[in-house]
Amino acid sequence: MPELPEVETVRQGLAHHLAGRTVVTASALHPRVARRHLLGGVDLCDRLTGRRCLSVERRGKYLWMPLESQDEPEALVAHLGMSGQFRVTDQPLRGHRHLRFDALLDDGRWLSFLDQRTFGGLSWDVLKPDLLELREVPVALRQIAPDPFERGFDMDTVAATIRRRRSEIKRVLLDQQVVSGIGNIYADEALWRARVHPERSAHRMPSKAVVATLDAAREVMAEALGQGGTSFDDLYVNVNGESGYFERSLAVYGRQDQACRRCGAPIRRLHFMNRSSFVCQRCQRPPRRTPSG
DNA sequence: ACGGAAACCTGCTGGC
DNA sequence: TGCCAGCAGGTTTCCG
Repeated sequence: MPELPEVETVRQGLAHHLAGRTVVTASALHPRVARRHLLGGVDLCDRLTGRRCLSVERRGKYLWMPLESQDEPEALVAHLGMSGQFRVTDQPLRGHRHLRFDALLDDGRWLSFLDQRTFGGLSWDVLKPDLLELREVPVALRQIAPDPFERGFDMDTVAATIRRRRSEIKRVLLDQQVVSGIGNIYADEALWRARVHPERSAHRMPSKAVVATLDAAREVMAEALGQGGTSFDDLYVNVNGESGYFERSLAVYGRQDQACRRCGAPIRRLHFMNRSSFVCQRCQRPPRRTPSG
C-alpha cells in the first residue's frame, strides 16, 4: 500500500508524537511482526523498554527511530509492507483484530502497529554514518538507494544507473536499490506525466527522458504528500486514523477504461509482475518489438 | 543480468 | 445464499 508520500505522512505524525518520548512497556502481539528481527519479538521489546526516542527518520518506504544510547547508536526500524499502519492514541487498541505491536509511552499515550496482511514489520539495527547524507542510517538500509528527496540523491548518477539496465523502465523504477520510495501507483503516474511507456527498455531511453521521468516521480510524490497521500480504503491512514486525498488527482492508476485527462483516449490496464500497469495508449507510445541492443 | 512466477498474508468484490 | 476466482499500495526468493 504505502509508497513514499504515505510513509512520509506517517513519519511526520510519528515525529510529532514520539520525539523525546520514552517507552514504558512494549509488546509484540503477533509472531510475524518481528520476523525480520532474528532474536524475536520478546528481545525486540526488551531492547525498546526504557529507551527514549530521539526522532523519526525515513528513506524511501522505510522508517526508523533512533534511540538515546550511551555507546553504539541504534534504532527501531519499521516497514509498513502492504497494509501496516502506526497509530498514536490516548487509549490502547487492544482487541483490534489487526493489532500486531503496541507500546505505552511516558506521556500516557499508546503507539500501536496495525497490519492486516502482516507483510510489514519491526526490527532492530545499528546506525552508521552515511557520508552522502550527513546523517546516520541503519546498516541494513545502506543497500536501499536514496529517495528523490534525499541530499544523497544525484539525478545524473541515478539516470546513468537506470540507463545501464536492460529491463523495462517501470521495473527499474520499482527497484529500491536504484531509487527508493517509488511503488506501483507513483511509477504509473510518473511515467504518464513523462509520456513514457512502462515497457520501454531503460537501456534505450535517452538520458533526457530518464531525467524527465525521475523529475515527474519527484513532482507527483511531492503533490501527493501535500494531500496526505493516496487512500483507496482504510488500509492507509495517518497516525490519527485519517485518510489522504490524492486519489482524486490520479491520472492513470486504477482508471482503466476512463478517459485520459490529457488526450481523452481510454486508459488501458496491462499485466505486469503479477499486478497491473495503467497507461494511456495514445500519450505513452508502446516500444517497438526489436531485439534489445 | 533479466523476466517470470510464486511465496509470504488477509480480506474484499464480483460473477455464477 | 454460497463458493470461487481474482485482486490489492511490497519485498524476497527461486527458476529458467
